[in-house]
Amino acid sequence: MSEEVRCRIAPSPTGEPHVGTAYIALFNLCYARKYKGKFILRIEDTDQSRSTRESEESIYQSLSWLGLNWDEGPDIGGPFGPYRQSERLSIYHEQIKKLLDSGRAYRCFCTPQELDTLRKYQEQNKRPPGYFGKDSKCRHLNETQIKERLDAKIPHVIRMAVPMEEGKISFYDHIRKEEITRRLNEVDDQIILKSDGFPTYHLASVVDDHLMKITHVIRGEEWINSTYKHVLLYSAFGWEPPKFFHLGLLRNPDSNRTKISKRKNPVSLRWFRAAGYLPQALINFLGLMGYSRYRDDMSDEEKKSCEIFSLQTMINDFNETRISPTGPAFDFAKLEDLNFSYLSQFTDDGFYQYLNDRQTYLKTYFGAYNRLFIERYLRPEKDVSFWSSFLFKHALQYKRDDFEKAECDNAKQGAEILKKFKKLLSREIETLHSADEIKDFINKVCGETGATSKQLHMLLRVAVTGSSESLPLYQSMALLGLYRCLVRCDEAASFLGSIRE
RNA sequence: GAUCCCAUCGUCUAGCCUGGUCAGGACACAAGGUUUUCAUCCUUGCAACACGGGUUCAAAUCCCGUUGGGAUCGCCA
Repeated sequence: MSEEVRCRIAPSPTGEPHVGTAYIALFNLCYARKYKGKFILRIEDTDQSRSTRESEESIYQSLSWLGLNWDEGPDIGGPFGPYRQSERLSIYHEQIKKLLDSGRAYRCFCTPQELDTLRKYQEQNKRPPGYFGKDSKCRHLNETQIKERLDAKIPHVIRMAVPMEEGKISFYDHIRKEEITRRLNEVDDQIILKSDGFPTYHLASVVDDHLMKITHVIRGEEWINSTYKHVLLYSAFGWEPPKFFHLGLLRNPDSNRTKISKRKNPVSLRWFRAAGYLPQALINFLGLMGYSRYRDDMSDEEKKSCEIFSLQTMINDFNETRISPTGPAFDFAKLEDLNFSYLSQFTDDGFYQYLNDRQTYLKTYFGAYNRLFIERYLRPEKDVSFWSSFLFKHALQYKRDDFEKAECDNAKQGAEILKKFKKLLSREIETLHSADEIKDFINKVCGETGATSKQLHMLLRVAVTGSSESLPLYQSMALLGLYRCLVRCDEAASFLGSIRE
């Protein structure tokens, strides 16, 4: 008798709901639905300082918007709850006691400072970093020593005790279709319970996946190097591990191809919605990443239409053996094309409804702050979408005429100024939190860039908004996000650099 | 730096497991056509097996190495 397939998406409610979460959720949902199993949403809010209820709420909204509906979760309950990790603390404590008793975990009283020193020492001596081997002081504490420290109420964490014998640890990855192996003595004694009594991801996910009877863990490949630890934990508990699938990471579309990040690209699902992307287009697009429905044995008709598909279609013929391990670049042009093709299928009513939904969402996404300065610029011929379009374009189309309003000696000088500004900004970027601070910063560094105030402001205006006609510069920069401003300075500089005088 | 992962057009990918087709499709781009401009739409074009060894009659496909890229090394997930 085969057991029921159970997959999960387990986001942590910190910050904006991430497009990568939707990507992973999509494949989990497809797998679960294909095998008539369950798709579970679990909230991993074990980081007390960063988790918020607002963020959790926007995860629900964003996934629902995409049609990625879950069968069990904190909001709707289910037979294996609670589904919010902060409400499962007693469960983790109960489980960790077993590990402590069996010697598969131990208390560690090292302070963050001590660990810092250890790290530096390891770095200097070219030793692999981590709390293990000879460096794991607390592992060798005897009963009396532990009791002393406990009685003295010294804060401590609990670490897993990785077996110290020679050997290897490995697990089977169902996407690579291969064993992935590592030497045991390279795996460090990971903290599994923090000093605040909350578990870390490693413990919580293993315990929950087991108790919630998760059968298939489909997640990003960033987890591969932690999976050894998870496998070790399963074996310490005497539990059967689930099957592992590690998907390639979505990449920034630039030449570096690092994993997709808000510093370079929009990644918030709320952003995609406010920008006017349709849920069916985004789902379709994500379903094309690392996966293809195209097969050589399809009829010509099927081949032609196989790249445009609904979530239901993807589920119906989903085949996990066709997932590729490569990390795909996020290509906005393709998304744009898909979005248009869905948009053009709309009836008039549907289209107006879409416009309405978009305006409404724009309003809630940016709130009163946005309206405050947009309304001053309202003109019949240039409405909100005209003034805010710079926020919703992935790449701007620069025009030479706009930059000429900066009255630089030549394009090359403009490029140099932007490059210098970018360098200065990236140095202080973390210290700037508001439009006012950005204003002060720009005025402060203006001289260092070799530009007049007027030159720098106009160059920045065009670089950031794509036009010499825009909303107030400082607010625009704050709204777009300074990291994306850096990217735009680069793009504008290279545009200017390519101009022949 | 150490470890692990990955590698077909600019991008997403099919083909790889089970060696033998002009390496196929989509997006982007370019050209032409339709159209009241633009866009849509139609046609055509451009464009890839990272490199080097091996195995074989035959390698994108199997093996090894090199190079390149990425991820991980947190009391974050």
